[in-house]
Amino acid sequence: MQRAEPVSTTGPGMKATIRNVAKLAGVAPSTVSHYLNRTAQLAPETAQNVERAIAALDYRVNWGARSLRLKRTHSIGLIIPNINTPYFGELAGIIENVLWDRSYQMLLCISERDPERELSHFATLVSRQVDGILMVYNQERENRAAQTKTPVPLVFLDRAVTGAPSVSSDNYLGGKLAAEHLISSGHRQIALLSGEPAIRNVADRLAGFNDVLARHGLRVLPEHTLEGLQDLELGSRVGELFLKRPYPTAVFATNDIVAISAWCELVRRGFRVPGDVSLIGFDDIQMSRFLVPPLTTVAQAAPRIGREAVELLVDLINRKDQFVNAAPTHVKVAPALMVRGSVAAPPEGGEP
Amino acid sequence: MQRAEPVSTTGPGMKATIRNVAKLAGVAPSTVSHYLNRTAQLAPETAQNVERAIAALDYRVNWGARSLRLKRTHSIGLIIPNINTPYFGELAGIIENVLWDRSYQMLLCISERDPERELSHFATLVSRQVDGILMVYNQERENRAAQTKTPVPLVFLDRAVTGAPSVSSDNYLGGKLAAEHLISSGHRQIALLSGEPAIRNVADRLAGFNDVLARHGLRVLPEHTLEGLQDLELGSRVGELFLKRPYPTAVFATNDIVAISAWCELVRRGFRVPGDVSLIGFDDIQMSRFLVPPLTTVAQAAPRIGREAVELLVDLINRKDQFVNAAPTHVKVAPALMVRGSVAAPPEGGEP
DNA sequence: TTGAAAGCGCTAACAC
DNA sequence: GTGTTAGCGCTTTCAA
Repeated sequence: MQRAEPVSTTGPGMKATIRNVAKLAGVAPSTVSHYLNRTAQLAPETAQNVERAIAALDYRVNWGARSLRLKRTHSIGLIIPNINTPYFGELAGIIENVLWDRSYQMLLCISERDPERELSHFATLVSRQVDGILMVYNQERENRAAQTKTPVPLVFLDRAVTGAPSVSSDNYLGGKLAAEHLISSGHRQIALLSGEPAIRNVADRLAGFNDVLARHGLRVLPEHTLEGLQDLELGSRVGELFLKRPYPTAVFATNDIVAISAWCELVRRGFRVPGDVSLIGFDDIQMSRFLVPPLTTVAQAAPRIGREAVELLVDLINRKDQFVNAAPTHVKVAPALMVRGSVAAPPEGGEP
Repeated sequence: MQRAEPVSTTGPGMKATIRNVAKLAGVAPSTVSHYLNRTAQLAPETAQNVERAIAALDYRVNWGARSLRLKRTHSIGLIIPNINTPYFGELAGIIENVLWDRSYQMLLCISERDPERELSHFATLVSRQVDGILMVYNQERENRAAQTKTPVPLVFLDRAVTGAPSVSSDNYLGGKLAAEHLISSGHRQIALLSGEPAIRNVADRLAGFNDVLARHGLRVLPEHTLEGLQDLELGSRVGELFLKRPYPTAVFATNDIVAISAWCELVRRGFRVPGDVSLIGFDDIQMSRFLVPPLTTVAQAAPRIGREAVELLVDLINRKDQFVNAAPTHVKVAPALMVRGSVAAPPEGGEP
């Protein structure tokens, strides 16, 4: 039992609940509810009274209570590895915008690539009754993906996951675009700054890249390949590609961050880009446009990915029949080559 | 009245509510609640039964319902102008992390610098019963700040706002640091890439900067001043500072984004940084470290700002006495000069 | 140690 | 058009 609150039950000190608004307006709570939700037409005078009461109490609906009743919170959860990786940050921004248009609220969760944390966030979101979840899945090897029971509509972002709907770039195509551009620019000795090939996205980019090379009778030499986490550190190891001749004349980095840090390191070592070495990245993060010259890269269409993902999720949410039964949709968004300044013909008289 | 759901009332198909868990375990709902919240010690056997029932139904508490009872959602709202401005993105990431430690959930709202949208987000957050709000206030002239009634604990971030608690950088000090560094490096002809002076943060940085200059008998010439929105476009206008001699030998940009875009433009025009022109920024965004040479800048301690803000907010939330009465706390975090590669002595024999 | 019951603020039958 | 009422899923007195 609740103890009685020592609050005046009729003054402006009364709590702003629908019940009190009703009392103050001299109507029933349901009438107020109807007014708020435009679910019935009130007599003008009644409406007036309700309006006044609402204003007097500075009343706002309690979304928590409404959600409990309606079983819809009109909120969705977004789980991403982190927010400072520009690509994810941009994605998050876009998604917030699309959700705003549809008047959904976004719970942002950052996993820091920690599977435990990711799982915990997921559970919390479910517990909070979000209407759906958007998620950049962290598990490199997908083991867990299949097991994921989804008590809530779920769309995977950025990486395709078997058995669940997803929206991602066509990474294979992206890899092809990079290779074609390098080859048509005249490069034959091409090096690779690769992420971990166990990661599906990386693998796809590599596959597309290598397939095109192979078709031209080319391949990347083992000593021209560096693998690692796709971060700044990997790029800064670019020097290892230039230990012995023949030097590569172009480098494909599987993301822009790596490309940019490689670029810095190359400049530090006296190489000019693209004069001595050409460089092509992947993602098209904002920063890429501000290098001098700007970075040639394969653009993932973040805006389209974000928008499609939200739309897919909202469809799932509104679907009357159980989403569980539907065959999962996989949306693949085509990336685009952004020809800018970091790729040129290989140097004339051999290498620097 | 609810219509009866055609769901078995006892099989594993029953809905995962505390009531059903109780039924399945042969106990009362309150007992399950006690078990969940460790608010009473259950007999071992009872506990077993409850556990089993929970597992059988895959039960998870409904946070919405709990919040309604408890009148605390354990969630907070963060409103920022956008997420792609690196400084705000970093702040958001830090805040999410601190909130994670305290097991709060974060609703992220982006205002896109639109006051209407900001207000709307604010109202929604209140309606959703967040326990508190963290907000980078958008109004340049603070008019609205005083009016803001806060039905919920509120801490302003990044910009101080009179009459409400806030956490921000000591921008005046930051301006001083920049000026001192430039002067001690030998510069006398200094130019300014200024944000709009109506913005308090900008004004403070400028004040600190100009005060130090004045103390040294220096000032920034009108033709060496460019004002505008603090974005890429402003930086790209840097050429306008070099229309007639004497050229400035150093440029202070009131944020890093502007500094970096100015840098690009300078390089494009054949100036070397810092050989011909020195450049100093403000913020210390991630990208600054990856230029060649890296950008000298005044670092805002984003991690400290984020952490302090969350702590202040949580204190406010937990305060038993009404937060409204407390004199608002203003936390000022001291920025730090990051001496890196973009400031050098002015060129010897005059200007380029 | 456990249970009965009230009620958080809201919506939606249904009756008038 | 408007009111009555039950109930969303949970916690919490209070009594047993």
